[in-house]
Amino acid sequence: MARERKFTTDRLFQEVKHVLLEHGYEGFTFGHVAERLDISRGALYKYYENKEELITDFMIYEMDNALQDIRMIETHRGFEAQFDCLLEVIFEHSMMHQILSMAHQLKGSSNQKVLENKSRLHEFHTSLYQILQQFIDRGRQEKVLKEHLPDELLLGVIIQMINIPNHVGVQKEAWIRSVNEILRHGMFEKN
Amino acid sequence: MARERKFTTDRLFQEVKHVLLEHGYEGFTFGHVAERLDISRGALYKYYENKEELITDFMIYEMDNALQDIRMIETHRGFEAQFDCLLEVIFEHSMMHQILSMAHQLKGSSNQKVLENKSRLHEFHTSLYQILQQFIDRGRQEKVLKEHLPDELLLGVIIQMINIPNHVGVQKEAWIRSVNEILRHGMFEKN
DNA sequence: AATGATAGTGACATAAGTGTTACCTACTCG
DNA sequence: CGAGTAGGTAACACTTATGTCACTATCATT
Repeated sequence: MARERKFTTDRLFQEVKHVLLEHGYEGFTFGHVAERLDISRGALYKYYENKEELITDFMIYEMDNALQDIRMIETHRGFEAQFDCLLEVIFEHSMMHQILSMAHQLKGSSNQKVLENKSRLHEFHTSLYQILQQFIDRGRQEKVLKEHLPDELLLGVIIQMINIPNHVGVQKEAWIRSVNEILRHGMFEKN
Repeated sequence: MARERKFTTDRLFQEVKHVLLEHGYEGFTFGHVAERLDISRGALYKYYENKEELITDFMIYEMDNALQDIRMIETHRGFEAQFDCLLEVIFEHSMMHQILSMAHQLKGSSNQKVLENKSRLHEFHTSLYQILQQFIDRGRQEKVLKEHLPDELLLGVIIQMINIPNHVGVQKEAWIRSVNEILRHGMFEKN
């Protein structure tokens, strides 16, 4: 060891997330992050060679957390209980979706670390897809999900629903309950 | 008149949209747009003083088009017909949502034109909200929408559904039909 | 053909982000 | 205590975008 760091990795990633959400991928700069951490820009280069490396490292961190939580749905018995659980989890990780959408904007890098990171991100994505696919399969086996709706639409809808802006102060519980209700049985009164 | 322009306004806005979607607000540069139009960067400054002015002008153009189409729902009788129409329209203008979300990133400008544009955008937003609110009200009057679901959730869900990525080649008609089905009666089989 | 008006260009000064590095600082351990 | 090590800073050279401007190009009108 030696001198103590002025920031933890958690704190760093928290600020990376903030800057990414506020300025987008192309508006993300080391300057922004350094300022929020109250350190000099140069200090960041001790740990990350460039933008891509920092951002992909961050994405892996987020993806790892999210995936661990999502796997929790497998501890529930029955599709409906899993459904409720999944909605909760996606709600907690609602930013993940937007952030991972920036993965497309990553520049082609020659940096070895970045290439590895990209590859790992790809694996995570595959794992996520598998888990969700199993989830959908189960819903079909249990005859809960409507047969004629295509898989990718079902998944897309669930994930997308989470990003509905909740500007007005609706309580989280009430919000999730309503979204859950709409996903299950729609917004129309049964006639 | 004098010399003929090398690009139409429609063409310009088409490229502005493309660059905004590809690079995001902060990644948007006059250089990108000029390159796509095959003119020099300087030429653009003949018409727009800066980024803000060009982007807000573009947003007004998009918002105006979208609003005209959305007003068409009022030509339909009955809530359910309006519902179908609205879904079609939002689908056609699916990019509008992402693009307008960039309005938050606009820098505070001292430019008079930009201030006017922002103000007009605000009016458009208000109009849009009013139209959709009337639409929801109607759904409630006709006892079609479930009473207990909050207004902003209903609107949010409808708008958000449109952004579901359709990577796989599902036909537009089938796609809209499925989304329509889910919004109305959910993805669960009636037990 | 000359004029005027608008379209477009290329170069310049400026501003902001990048990546590197010499140097300073704080802490630990023998 | 002092030597080693890791954290942090600030300045430098470089790159890319910005906004401006003098200049050239094209066309309609007279």
